[in-house]
Amino acid sequence: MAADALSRVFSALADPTRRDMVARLSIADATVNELAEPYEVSVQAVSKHLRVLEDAGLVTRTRDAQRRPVHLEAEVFDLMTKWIERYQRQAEERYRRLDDVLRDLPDDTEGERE
Amino acid sequence: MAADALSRVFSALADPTRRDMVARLSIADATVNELAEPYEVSVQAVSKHLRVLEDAGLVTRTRDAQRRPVHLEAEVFDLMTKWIERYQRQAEERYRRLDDVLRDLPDDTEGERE
DNA sequence: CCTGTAATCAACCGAATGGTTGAACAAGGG
DNA sequence: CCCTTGTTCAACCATTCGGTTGATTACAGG
Repeated sequence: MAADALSRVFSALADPTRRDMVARLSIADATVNELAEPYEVSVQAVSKHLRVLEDAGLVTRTRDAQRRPVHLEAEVFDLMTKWIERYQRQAEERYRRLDDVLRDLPDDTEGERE
Repeated sequence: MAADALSRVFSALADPTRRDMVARLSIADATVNELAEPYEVSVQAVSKHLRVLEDAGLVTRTRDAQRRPVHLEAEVFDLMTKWIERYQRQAEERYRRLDDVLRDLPDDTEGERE
């Protein structure tokens, strides 16, 4: 698990169950048992999922008696959106430039490639 | 690989090599060999990575003689950003509401926990 | 103090992942 | 027509992943 931060976040969200947990945690904090309740898997499995989310920095766990309420840390999303938007923008810009190039092409180069 | 589309995209981008390929493809299309050149892994490994990106809908491959130029399909990013932004927004809003609640609390209920 | 409850740890299992090497296939170019 | 180039397929291997069950730890409360 020595992966970089970005890999950990993407990887953590690559699982539907974990995404669903994130979705629910965006509404309210919850304990492990509360989180586990709707799923068919064991509470241990949910605990493991939470560990993955925690390692990715997406959630934090505090202590309240026996309970360990899980809290969503939404700032980590920024890491992803920054990365995505960068290449999204770059690809769009490139596409725009390609349009310009095609528009400025002399007529005899019709269907050269694609 | 019967995972849902969102899982496939997140999973595909959870690998640093694949993210780097996406980054490079945002500049220009490239062939498999061109893509493989900077990495220490075999060209077969890169081909496998491309398959993952293709299954996620992040790239398409056309044919140009023996070459198979790879092209980035940036629209798929939207799928992710939509998902992220939704819960990012929800978490922020929840945080804002929490602030309101705390501000309006009577003084004697200090650390009750929700 | 002892019991019940919440959660994690530990060991294990099967499937998926990322890598390898070697063979096969596809398409041009001499 | 054959050979070279570009790419993929196939089989294999080690590691990781998501899940299980059973044991263990950490508190709270009667």
